Amino acid sequence: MVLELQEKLGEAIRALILKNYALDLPNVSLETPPDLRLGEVASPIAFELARRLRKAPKIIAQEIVTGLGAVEGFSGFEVAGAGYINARLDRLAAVCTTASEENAHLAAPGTEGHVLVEHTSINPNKAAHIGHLRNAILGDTFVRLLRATGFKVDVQNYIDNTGVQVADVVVGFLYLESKSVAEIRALAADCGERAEGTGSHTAGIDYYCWDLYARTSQWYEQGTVEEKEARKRLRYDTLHAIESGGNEIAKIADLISTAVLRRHLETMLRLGIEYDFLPRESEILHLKFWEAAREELERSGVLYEVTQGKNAGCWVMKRPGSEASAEETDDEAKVIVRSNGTVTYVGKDIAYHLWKFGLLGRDFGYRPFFRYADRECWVSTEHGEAAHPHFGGATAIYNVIDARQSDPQANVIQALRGMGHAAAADHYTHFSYEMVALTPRCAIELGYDVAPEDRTRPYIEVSGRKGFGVKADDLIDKLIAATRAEVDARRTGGIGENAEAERQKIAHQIAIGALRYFMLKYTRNSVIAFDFKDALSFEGETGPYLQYAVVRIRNIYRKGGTTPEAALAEFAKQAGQQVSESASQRSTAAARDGLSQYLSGEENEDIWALWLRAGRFSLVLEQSIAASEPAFLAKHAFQLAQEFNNFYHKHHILTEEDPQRKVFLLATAAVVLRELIKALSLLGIESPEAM
RNA sequence: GCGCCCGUAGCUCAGCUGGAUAGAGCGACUGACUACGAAUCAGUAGGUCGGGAGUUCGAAUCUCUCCGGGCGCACCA
Repeated sequence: MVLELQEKLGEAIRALILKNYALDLPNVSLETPPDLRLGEVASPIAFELARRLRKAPKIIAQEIVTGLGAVEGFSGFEVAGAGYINARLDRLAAVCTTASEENAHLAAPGTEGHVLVEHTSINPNKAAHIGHLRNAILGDTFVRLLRATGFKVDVQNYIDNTGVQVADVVVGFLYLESKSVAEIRALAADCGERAEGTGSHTAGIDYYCWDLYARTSQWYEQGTVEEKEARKRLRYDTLHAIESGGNEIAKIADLISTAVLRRHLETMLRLGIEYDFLPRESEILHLKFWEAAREELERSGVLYEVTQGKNAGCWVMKRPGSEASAEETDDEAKVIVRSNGTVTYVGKDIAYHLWKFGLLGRDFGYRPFFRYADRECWVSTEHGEAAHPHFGGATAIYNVIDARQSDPQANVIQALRGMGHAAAADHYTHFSYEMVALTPRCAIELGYDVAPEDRTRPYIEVSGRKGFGVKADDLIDKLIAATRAEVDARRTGGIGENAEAERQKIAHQIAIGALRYFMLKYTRNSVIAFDFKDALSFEGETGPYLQYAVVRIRNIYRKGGTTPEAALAEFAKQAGQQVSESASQRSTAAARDGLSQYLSGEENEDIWALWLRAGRFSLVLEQSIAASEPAFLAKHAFQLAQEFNNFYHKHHILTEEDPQRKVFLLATAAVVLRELIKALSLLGIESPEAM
């Protein structure tokens, strides 16, 4: 509602400026006044024009206000302050529009293309931790936002199943623990049996590997010089065996990484996060993606051989920004192919991204891997099934990868651009975010040894290699236990036969709501210093606060013996009468009667503010996507809930004596309920029936 | 050394393309449950927006510089 009106006003002002001053402004800046008493939309455009027109802002503003005349949806314009143009909405019309806008979404500008979002991408050699949760929740939420605006989105979770991290765990199993293949197989299989959430989440192979990985990493550092050398050799021999494939070591690695991957998918499913496709590095290697990419890289001159200097014998590419600055020497260039002929990570990534945009000329094989309630998640394979969905060939991609990887990401973009794929490079977004770290207090609480110099730091980086961090399932379990205790204390969900199941379900919904909101309330480039106190809080700006507002509204209708739908229908009937009356008696002061009176006056200002906030949804959604910032929507939902709670205390709906006003108040709550549920579902937060 | 990010109330963070008296939550203190359940609400205290300079009618927001903190800059993935 607000978005459409703003666009309309901007267009009207722009046309007027073109007509009056012969100036064509690309966009007219519009903002929200600090106080509702000043109006709902404001423009400081007169200040911008003052210089070019050599005229006082106030005079320009006055000329614009006079020239604007009537604009549909607005009740008037005025000049305020030193030259602001303040616009007042036609409140009754705005309320009627908002009430009837069941699914007011954006007219999706890019529905013709298809978007690919890559997120989660956890190395399959250990349990997921809180940093991975931030990644997955940000990515999943962004996917929901894109889909809500009409984009076709594929969700990919890239699996690096051939890297050193996997090799390290294999080394751990074989040489540190001397486990047989059968034993490893048994451990992996055990994990599958718990898949339905019946068993503990904390006894799986991912947890086992968490510790093993940390121990193996330590093992490499210990022993005599000769031992260290031997262990290092073991490590790289294992890695090479895994990369080549078709041998016993590679089979073991695949067994482990696949089992851990399943655990990750289960963990993420607890948060309502699903994937469409899991491209794996093993297939990128075996299907020779790199070889295909290399040809084009060489042909376009992006990749070239170095014959002298420290990179002699390597094939390299220029780093981003180097062409603008002074001559970059080959010593500073990015190595893509090592002197021993093997390709680096960035090289494989370039090939993979050519595939993402449909520019590689090769494809994966596909087979189903993980079953969701209503669809299948596919995985890459060398020889796949004949019938499979089509992935890749996207027109725009978003890579949810933490900020530490911005350099390698920039390299890939640089390569795409160098190969002449400008459109692809332009639609390649590194959706970066800062890490989740632990506060020193939290680390000590968890029993880790914290160095004295680290104790005074604001936060400490988590590390899988050191086994230092909070595991995702541990946090989720802790949250569920805390919400369950709260639910039991409040006797939520009744005392009937289904009480137990009901309470467990509600506790789960609240726990996930708390977690997702916690990860989404911070903007992307803010480091989250994790602390259980904050994460386990259910008061103030938290998921449960938002869910509680929803439950409160639902209770109003339950107690009142009606439904939100009925309230809105009743309201529409009244509003319809209002509109037709005022249309037929335009000259009379009909607006003083009926609904309009509930929208004016000091004591009703909060109600109008609530409707206005509810009507801002599409505007916020647009900003949220444009900035790739889910936090904007999270903040919007919180503010809506906060304003509702305020309204709830001030106006008691069910005891309202004026029947027409009661209908209006019920409709107000119904619109807030609709908007809250909508926003929460985009944040991946469920709206419980009771709390 | 080079690059990116951050520095706003005691703590954790918002602040949209520069705009009208700088906002939340937590914590502290005062109050409000026989009305739609208080996982709530109202109120009070608390800020030289890291320092300085510049651009501008106007700067938390843009530029430069300095200070402080974080993260990247491998023939590791």
